[in-house]
Amino acid sequence: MHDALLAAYGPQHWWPARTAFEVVLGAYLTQNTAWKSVERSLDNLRRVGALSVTGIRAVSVAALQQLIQPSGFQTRKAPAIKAFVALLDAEYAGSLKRMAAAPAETLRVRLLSLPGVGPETADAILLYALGHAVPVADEYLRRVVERHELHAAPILKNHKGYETLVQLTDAAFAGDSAEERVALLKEFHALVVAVGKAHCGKTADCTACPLRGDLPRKNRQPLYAHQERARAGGLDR
DNA sequence: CGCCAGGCCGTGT
DNA sequence: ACACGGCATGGC
Repeated sequence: MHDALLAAYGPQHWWPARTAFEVVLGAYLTQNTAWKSVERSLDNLRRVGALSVTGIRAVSVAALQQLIQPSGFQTRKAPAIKAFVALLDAEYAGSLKRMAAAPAETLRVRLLSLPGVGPETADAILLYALGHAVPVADEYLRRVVERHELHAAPILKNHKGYETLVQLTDAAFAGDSAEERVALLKEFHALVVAVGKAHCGKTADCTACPLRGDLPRKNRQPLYAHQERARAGGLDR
């Protein structure tokens, strides 16, 4: 899938940010939010010099809420971003570099303990801001795997389903070196988002999708019940 | 005008 | 465990 998408779309150059901390901010702000709207919030933060750790420290939660309003959920996201900086200060002397030096497993647990940080946000920070070789799963990947019948059981929209997607992705890049895995996992998630936006939204648009008929049949599992029903009824396809 | 976006969280069963 | 609704806003 990575190769087919790379051939179709080319390198995505993710994450679209100038610094590691911008990645962190973007990871929070883009939760269930269009990236276009995130950009407006990031522009606001840049305008007042709050696009950095010291900048976030300097603004009040109330001010932060105003600045990130364009990307929504500000009453939750503003305190959540503050909580991240609090952890950064308390445990890593306010340095993302020092934070990155900790083991990925430790970091993932700590990130998940923060308010407003679930599996995808934690993994996006780990991969794109801290440089750890962890897969990032998302709703687009879930839909691709579901619609292309790449797993033997339904992948639910819960923690278990997320972990399944992570394991599938992890296994797919198992043979590569740690350094290569970081680069490949970064590119893969970016490409999944690209194909997801174009073809695998809530309602599928499979016309001219680069994945159409281009995934290895040998990896496919037998259809399971809910797909059989969908196929028979012409639903959800 | 209605649907949806690069989720997360609390609550009910 | 799993389903489900709320959270806020703006783009298309």
